[in-house]
Amino acid sequence: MRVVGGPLSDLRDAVAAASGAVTGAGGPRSVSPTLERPKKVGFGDYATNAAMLLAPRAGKPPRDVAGQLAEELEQRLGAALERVEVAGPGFLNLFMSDVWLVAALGHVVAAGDAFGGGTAPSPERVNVEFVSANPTGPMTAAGGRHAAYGDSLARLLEFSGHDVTREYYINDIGGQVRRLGDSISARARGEAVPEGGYEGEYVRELAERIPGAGTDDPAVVAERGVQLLLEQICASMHAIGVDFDVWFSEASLHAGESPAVRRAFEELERRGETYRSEGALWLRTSAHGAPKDDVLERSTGEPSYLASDIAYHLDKRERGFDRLIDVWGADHHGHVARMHAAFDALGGSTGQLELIIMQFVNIIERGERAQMSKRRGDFVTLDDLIEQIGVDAVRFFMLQRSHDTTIDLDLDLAREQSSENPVYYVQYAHARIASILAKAGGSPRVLPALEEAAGFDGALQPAERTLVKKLLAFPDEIAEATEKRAPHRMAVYALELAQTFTAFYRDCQVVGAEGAGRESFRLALSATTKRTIARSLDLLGVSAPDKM
RNA sequence: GCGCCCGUAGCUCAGUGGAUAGAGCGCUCGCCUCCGGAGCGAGAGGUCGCAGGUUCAAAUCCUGCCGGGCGCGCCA
Repeated sequence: MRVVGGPLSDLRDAVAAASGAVTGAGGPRSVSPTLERPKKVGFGDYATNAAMLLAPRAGKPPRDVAGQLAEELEQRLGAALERVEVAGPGFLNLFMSDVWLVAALGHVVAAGDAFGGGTAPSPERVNVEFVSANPTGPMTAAGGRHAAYGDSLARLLEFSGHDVTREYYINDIGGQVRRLGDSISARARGEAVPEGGYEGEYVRELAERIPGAGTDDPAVVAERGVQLLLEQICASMHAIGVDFDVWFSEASLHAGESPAVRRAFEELERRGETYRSEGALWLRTSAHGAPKDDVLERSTGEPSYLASDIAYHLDKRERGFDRLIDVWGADHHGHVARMHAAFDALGGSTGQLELIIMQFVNIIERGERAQMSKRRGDFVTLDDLIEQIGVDAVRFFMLQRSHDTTIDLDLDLAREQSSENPVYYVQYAHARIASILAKAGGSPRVLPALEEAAGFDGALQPAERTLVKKLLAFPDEIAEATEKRAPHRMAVYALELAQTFTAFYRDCQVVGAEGAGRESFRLALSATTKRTIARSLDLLGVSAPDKM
């Protein structure tokens, strides 16, 4: 991902312009040269593969094209460039001057708290629906992954400039809710729960908390049970730092004078997307890419789950969102094609609806996979997990992994390693910087240092150069994490930034550094690093304490 | 049978077209008069599941196979 504006963007423009000059008219628009930070120090500060991409078009060997590009770049970049080398099959390795790096840090300083933010090309109103676990039991540990992911994605979108609504869809009607009511009623009477009911201990507790649970209509008992569980779920979400803007009731789609589900049916009928067969109302989802048609209304007259979902998405669209993002569990992926097809049948524009599938969390305890069956009451709750390893560790752990890989969480290992969790390393670096800045004299000393830093003209140490470059990468990292819906990239970046700072701290004395302007430069470098770590952690929903 | 996700170090996982594939944990060795040792340095550890193919270049893209997870309902 590329962010427009800033030192890296200028560099990219220079490479593009040089490419255009070498290949003549047409320019490099159709090719997309990389500008990456090579792994090896000897390969320069940045490297580009432009010459290798242009070689076929230029009809010359890559290294010849690279040579021409190098000359162009030297002219265009002037003092910013120390030197440029042609390497390997045709890479161009750019060695930037200290002047360029100092100016680059000046850019980071000037950007302030907004550094890396507001880069969305066109701001949108985005609805992110996530977790949406059935209110038939407490929030499980796996729900924590959904919560951390959805919320972090929302934070990234917001920071990028979008207007985000966090939403939780409550499946508060249907068979599962009925079974919950029956289970509570049975427990209240001291009986075993019915076949297929909920056996967890929490059902007994609900039975005690609901007056008349044993005698009242199970439907009413179920409603009360759902209400109590939702309060509990809401509290668990709050505990992990997630506060939803909207709690959307599925039942509400079926209520009122003109229920949303009815209106959705009418809209689909009007569009000729439905038909009757075998006593049921069907939707032509197969005409929109789904494997087969699906039932909207059962032959019993009851609307299907899909019917609710269609009405729900229609409602979201009517609320004026430009983009709908649903985060679903892996067990729902069979529903994806169906939902896309249905949305299409409703006339939704392609790409407006994104369905993201989260893979599972396996909880390993005493070397065995815990079963995590809500129905049997056999699962680890999110509250337990938070109590055992803490909110920051839970969020960081859940967000370190890509959403489309199954993760194994070994509880015993997590407990043992909780003090060695990478999140503490990142937080420690942040606290350490806070301590350094305080020792230097706090803001009365740091604020002027931020001003002076851009005027520093001393020679930079390798660790200083590396740290500046790591900071410069931040806006691209955010854009990448946001656009790829991959908040785990932020976790990886935060860890790398902390490591880079720690190396700088080891090699470079900050407070009392000798040489004109050296201390100011390093204070500015430290202060901007602190800010960037704090921002990275904030985007993950993890705290950045000044003291630990 | 069909579809989706995954297979990378002992373990948990990054890396999805670039140069000699990385991190954390674990293991071995070294470092506590020095801005916070919750730290630092060095080291061992890899057929990137297997086999073909595309490409100047493949862990990354294509095809097939193997292994694991999930799904394929007038359940939600």
